[in-house]
Amino acid sequence: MSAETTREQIVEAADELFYRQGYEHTSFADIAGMVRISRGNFYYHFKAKDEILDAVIALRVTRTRDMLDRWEADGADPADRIRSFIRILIANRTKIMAYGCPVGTLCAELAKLDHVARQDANGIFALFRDWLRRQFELLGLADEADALALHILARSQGVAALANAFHDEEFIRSEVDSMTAWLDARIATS
Amino acid sequence: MSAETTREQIVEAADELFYRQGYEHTSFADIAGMVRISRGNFYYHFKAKDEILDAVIALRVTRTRDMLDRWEADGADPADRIRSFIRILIANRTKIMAYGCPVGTLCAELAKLDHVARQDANGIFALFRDWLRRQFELLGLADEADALALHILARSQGVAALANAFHDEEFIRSEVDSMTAWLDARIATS
DNA sequence: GTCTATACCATGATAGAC
DNA sequence: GTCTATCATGGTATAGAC
Repeated sequence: MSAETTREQIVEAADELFYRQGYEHTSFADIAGMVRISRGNFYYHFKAKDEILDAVIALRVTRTRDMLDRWEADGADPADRIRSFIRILIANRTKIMAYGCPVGTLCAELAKLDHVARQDANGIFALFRDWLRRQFELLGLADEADALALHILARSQGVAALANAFHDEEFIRSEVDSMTAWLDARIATS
Repeated sequence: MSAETTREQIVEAADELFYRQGYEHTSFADIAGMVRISRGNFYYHFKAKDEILDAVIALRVTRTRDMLDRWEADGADPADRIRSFIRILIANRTKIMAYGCPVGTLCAELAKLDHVARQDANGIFALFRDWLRRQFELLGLADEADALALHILARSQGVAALANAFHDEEFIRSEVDSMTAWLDARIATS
């Protein structure tokens, strides 16, 4: 990773810190300390904190797209792909219990700040929604595909929120099983 | 409401502003402006911002307890009481779409701030959880009562999070119907 | 491209007058 | 009980040396 530019290092550090501490609570000093540059040097790379946020969101959009593309390529059928989505709660359980869902918590914070980047952050939710909708359409559930996509997205958001509050790994596993069973039942009736 | 003490007015204003803008993003100046007192006068009533947060959480705990007691008294049977809980998404839909769930967003913020009051805020979630668990127990579902309570709490959290992001009232209604149907199915099999 | 130095301003917080 | 200073801190931002 030594080939990374300073700008890339800043965005990486900000991405991590915004997730762990929140956007507003993360200071330039925090990021500078992580990247080992001086505070003043910051403004060579970014004119304002907002610009770092824009870059972080752009990074997350790219990574989300890549992940969805990978699931699309790896999953033999749409149901398997949706299971990949559900399993992300298990794969990321440690971070979710500590900091919540990176998408959900950022969108919630930016909504309260009434920040201009709010819509861009919501766009990450939209990526998941559209991708899930497409999988449900491929399963022959075109009429309710969008509602089903929103439903499963909402459930995973709720699980992340409560897992964060109660720090309960068993609850995550139980809800993941429940969501998987729900999916199987949905497919069986289609 | 002119009989309210200044302290009560401060807590009321802080409660509203913490919900709309978040705890950290709300300054003493914001609260002072709403109560029409000066910033300095604040410290006669509270030694620090943390104390206002404590008072706001205590207020929310009291109000939550009162609401749960009312649902308990009004609901003829446990299923009706649980439906009261589900319907809160409808009753508060406008504020939820604008600011999310007051409990969920506060807990998420305090988790990121690693704030000492975090556990107190989580306690509001626990109030709902315990109350719902008791209703499911009364329905004869003692074995899974806690899991069912967490399940429905998580779903309502997820609905609030997505309703906030997508500003979608129709989605709230659709999910409330789905949760109600889920409850009816649960009762039928018990 | 990275650094130091510096200034600005909002904030949480305090002291003391009325 | 409320006010007006006032302070210290820290996030934000700029200029200019190297």
